[in-house]
Amino acid sequence: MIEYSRQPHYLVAVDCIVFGFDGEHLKILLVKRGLEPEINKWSLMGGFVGPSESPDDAANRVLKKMTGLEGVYLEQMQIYGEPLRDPIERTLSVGYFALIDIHKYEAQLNDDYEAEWFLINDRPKLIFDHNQMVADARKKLRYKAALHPILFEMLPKKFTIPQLHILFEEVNDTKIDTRNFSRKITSTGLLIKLAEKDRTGSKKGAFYFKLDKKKYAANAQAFLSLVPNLKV
Amino acid sequence: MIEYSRQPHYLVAVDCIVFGFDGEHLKILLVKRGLEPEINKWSLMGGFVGPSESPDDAANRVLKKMTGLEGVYLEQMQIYGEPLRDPIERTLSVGYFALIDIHKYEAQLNDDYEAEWFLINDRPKLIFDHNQMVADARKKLRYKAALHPILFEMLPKKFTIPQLHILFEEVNDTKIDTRNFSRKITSTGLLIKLAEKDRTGSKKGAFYFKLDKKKYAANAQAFLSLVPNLKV
DNA sequence: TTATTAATTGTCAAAACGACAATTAATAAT
DNA sequence: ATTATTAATTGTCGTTTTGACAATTAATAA
Repeated sequence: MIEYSRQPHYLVAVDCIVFGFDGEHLKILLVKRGLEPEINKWSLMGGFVGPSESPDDAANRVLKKMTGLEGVYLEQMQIYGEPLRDPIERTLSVGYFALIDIHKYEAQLNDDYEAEWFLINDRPKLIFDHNQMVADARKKLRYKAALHPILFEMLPKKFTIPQLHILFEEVNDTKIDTRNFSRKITSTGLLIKLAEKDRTGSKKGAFYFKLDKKKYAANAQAFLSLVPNLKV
Repeated sequence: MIEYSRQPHYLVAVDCIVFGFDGEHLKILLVKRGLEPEINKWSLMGGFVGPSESPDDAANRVLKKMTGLEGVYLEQMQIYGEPLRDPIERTLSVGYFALIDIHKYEAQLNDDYEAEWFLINDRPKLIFDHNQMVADARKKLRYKAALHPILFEMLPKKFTIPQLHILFEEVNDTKIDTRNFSRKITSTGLLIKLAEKDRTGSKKGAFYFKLDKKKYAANAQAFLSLVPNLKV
């Protein structure tokens, strides 16, 4: 029987940066770690890759378990593999970022897993290299969102342009002219205007829109220019 | 002593898609696999991640060994981790793509490792999921090169705009107007015109340019628009 | 009825884009 | 020596996109 003799074997894990949007600010979902070392410290949600699943499978499983959600937007970021990143035993971790509608998140799971949403700019220190992972995820989210219509994934089915506008400003940490933004986002042809209005935020009210899913699917890989004066 | 009890351990490897440009066509460097299974079949250059190196380290080590080159442009692509992708034993592989100046490649290594350059569009079938990796690498190269000035990495220090032009057409598999291309690429401010001309290709000769390394470093993360009518 | 507020639509000059033409600098042919 | 040829380079110009900023609109509150 053939084998790869005497090559070292390692643990392989996944860690997920889960982004959500509460209508005002960008947030991430953190959990209190349930095993030693660093038990009860804040960390990303993660887990080991099982023997019959791919890393992508593992990330989806972890997300399902800890948020109750399936089929969420999930993107592989990069592998974290410094030899000493885990003090117990060498573990390589595949970093993912996920975009979820914060309102779909099942809040009772907060208790089960001691999970909690934190403002991206006001979060606790995390274990291991998880702080770096969050920084990388934020950068990658910004990069991707500047060119591709993915931020919709963090909004409810029906949303208004002002909501979207705030989300874009949050993600890019910049001010965007409301007038130009509204024209630019509608000109993508990705939005379908609904008859209903959201009147909670203003007197005039803002029209609800929904995604044109066909066009969204077709444009998921297209390059758009969604952020003005784009520089890194 | 703490340990992660009874979690499965796996082999972790790296595989590199090495791109080069011979002045006319995009090429990749393949090697004949030196171990069972699938010994003597064409494959990507790769190797296992050693106990005291990160995957990035491993990829650089493999590249150094098989091409003689150090400090080449190397970008992590994604992890390939289907449970059965390697028939012998579960192995996860981190895919990288590398851009090298084909003329710097030390050809004597061809013999040592049975390596060979192939046209990207006319290459042998590869082992395992390496065909998929090549397809992914090509897509990612195209994506990245449309927005960032990285193709210079495949050209010699001194190069002409027509050379660059052909390279862009090759990578994007499209025709680009020479006149617009030349203006666009010079308007980036990344090129320094040299006094010397390359007279091999034409009667008039084409001026050599070199990279403005300072501006290149500053713009490595910037968004440019280098490919006209960009659609995916 | 009017003031107020936020959403939406308008305006416009500057810049970028891209289709296409003309000129230039060399060599090869006559 | 002159001319034809070839590829590199620079020019032209209408169209589209961008982004700064103004005006209008639809509702509620005073």
